[in-house]
Amino acid sequence: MVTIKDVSRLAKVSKSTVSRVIADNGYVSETKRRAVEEAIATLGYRPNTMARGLRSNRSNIIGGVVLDVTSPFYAQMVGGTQQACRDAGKGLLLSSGFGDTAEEERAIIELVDRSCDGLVLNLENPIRREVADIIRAAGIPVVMVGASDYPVADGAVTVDNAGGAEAGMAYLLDQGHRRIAHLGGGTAHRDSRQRVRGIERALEARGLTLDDINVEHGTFTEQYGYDAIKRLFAHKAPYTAIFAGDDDIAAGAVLALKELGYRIPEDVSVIGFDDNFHARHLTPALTTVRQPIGEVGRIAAEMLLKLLSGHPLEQKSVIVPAELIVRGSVAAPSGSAKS
Amino acid sequence: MVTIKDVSRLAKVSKSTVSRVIADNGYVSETKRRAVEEAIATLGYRPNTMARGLRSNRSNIIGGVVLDVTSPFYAQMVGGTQQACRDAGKGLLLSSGFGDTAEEERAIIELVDRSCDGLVLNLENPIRREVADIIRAAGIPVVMVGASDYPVADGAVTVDNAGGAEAGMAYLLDQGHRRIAHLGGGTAHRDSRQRVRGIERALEARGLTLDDINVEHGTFTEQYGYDAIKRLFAHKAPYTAIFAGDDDIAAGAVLALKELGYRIPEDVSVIGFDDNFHARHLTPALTTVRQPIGEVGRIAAEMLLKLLSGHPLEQKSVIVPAELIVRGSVAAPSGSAKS
DNA sequence: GTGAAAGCGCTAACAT
DNA sequence: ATGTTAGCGCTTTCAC
Repeated sequence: MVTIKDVSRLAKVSKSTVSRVIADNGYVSETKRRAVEEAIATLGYRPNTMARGLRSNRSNIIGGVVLDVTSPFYAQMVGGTQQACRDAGKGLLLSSGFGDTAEEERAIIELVDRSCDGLVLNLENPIRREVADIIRAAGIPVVMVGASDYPVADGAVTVDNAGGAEAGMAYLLDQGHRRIAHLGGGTAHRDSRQRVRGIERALEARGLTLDDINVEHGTFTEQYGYDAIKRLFAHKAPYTAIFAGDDDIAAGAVLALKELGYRIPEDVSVIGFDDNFHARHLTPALTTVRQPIGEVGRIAAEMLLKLLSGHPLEQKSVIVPAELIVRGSVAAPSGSAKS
Repeated sequence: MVTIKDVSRLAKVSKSTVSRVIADNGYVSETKRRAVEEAIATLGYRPNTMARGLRSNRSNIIGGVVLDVTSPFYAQMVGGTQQACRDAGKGLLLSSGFGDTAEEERAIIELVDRSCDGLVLNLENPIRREVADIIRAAGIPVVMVGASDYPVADGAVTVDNAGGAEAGMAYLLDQGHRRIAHLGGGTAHRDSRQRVRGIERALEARGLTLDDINVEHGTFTEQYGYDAIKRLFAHKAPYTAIFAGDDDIAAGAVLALKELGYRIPEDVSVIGFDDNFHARHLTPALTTVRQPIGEVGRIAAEMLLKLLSGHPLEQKSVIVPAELIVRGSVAAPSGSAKS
């Protein structure tokens, strides 16, 4: 291994001088700088990150915890985070929390222990005191993704779930739908609750209330969407439109609806949430509310990077809008839906 | 920060002893061990990875380069790798190569510089000498994914593309199809070439040759599948079955076929490759050849981990079988396909 | 502007 | 079985 010492010897300068040209700080004469640079090049010297980190207490590595890398949706987020890190010359150390408290804590602690400079956290569960203390003790900044009420967060980025859901619901309502069911992902998720709130807002803007539609909750899974439709539409078609809590639920709903012999969107309209990878590939292509999750990942990383560079955040909390993506799964109710 | 010194002081032992109980090597009396453990607990001591790494030249971090984290397919692979790393108590430092030589090299060098203990590489381009030398100089093991002919590789895991394609083609042939087009992803990809070889084998097993079908190449994109079908099926239906080079091409083909008024699988059968995330969601659900890519990522990491623990690999190269997944997009040719 | 020197927290060889 | 000691490669005062 070629060290700073070898370089200094070859360049006939002291280690300090070499260090100065590497870090590009302090005064170095043009002559010596050139000599050092030359020595570095001929020796193929590359600084040892460990030694550097030990000394400077900086690893140039960002730690990221995500719900599950394996899911296309979160992969998108990781992609955004990774890009921002790469652009800033930082590495991204990745861990999955799998929506499980113990796993999430394990992941966080692992990242802290590997001396990450900061954390981007996409968690499902609240952080327990002890873990928060560990993060705090490490003195590293944390940016939360998707939830802002954590004690250790220095920044947060969330998607405007309510606004997106409101837009989706408004679209349904404006197409003339009144018999609508919302198949939510479960009230345990703040996202779910916010979406319901958005739905409520759209309703209220038209003089209606949540009681005028059917809101039920299951899980964010295709299976739930499928089962719910089979149950709801068993004997008749009580609804002209389904607002699914996410695209997975929508996919299940679409499948069940088709099996039951309903045409989409002629008989029943379906709208999803997320604009997940498969939304475009459903038949008909799914009208849905897009969560710009890659953006979210990128923004979170950029906030962290900013914090890391010593600048305070102008906005501690940024909310990214969710956009309605109109494709082919929604139409005006026929008025002659099967019943 | 609480260091090993604080622990040693509290436990009234030397630093070495503390180090020994942490690493769990060397002889430590039960009494002192207990004292040390207690001190560690009360102090909330956690070893500094940097210092440890500097000294031991081990970071306990695996570096991974993948084509693109953002893609659901590779996300799956990352998931497998991550899981294996987690189970072994290693971190996973991730970078994307985007199929670009410069990016791939940047990624590799970054990982080497961050003193990863080993590398799992899923590359699109050959490694240049200089980069290979950097890896070699670092003296860390490398496991390749998807290609085995790299100079630095200590292990490789690949999918049996030929076998999978052979199974897919055999299935088509056995259903009675003879007018078949293969829409490949481009001969620049070894995977593509291997798949064509598998197709050839299936053909030959039935007394046919590649000349008896139409093999053409584009890119692994939905657009290519779409365009190819629009071109091929413009005036008549020259084929009863399409073997797409991957599921993206298949998705495009399905879309174009539908637009042209062909029913799938009644008029035209379509088979894909990968079993990507959207395959199940197409209508009809896509019959395809599954690449167990999560498995591949896991196996690659396990090979690396084994190497890292000092054990030689029993098999330097492992080939993972690809399995035909029969869903709804293939049927026997009607004999009355539109023409 | 440059160099000498101290030390980051830890491990491992050596001595006891 | 335990402690002492010498660094790992780097950054950063502090002199000059």
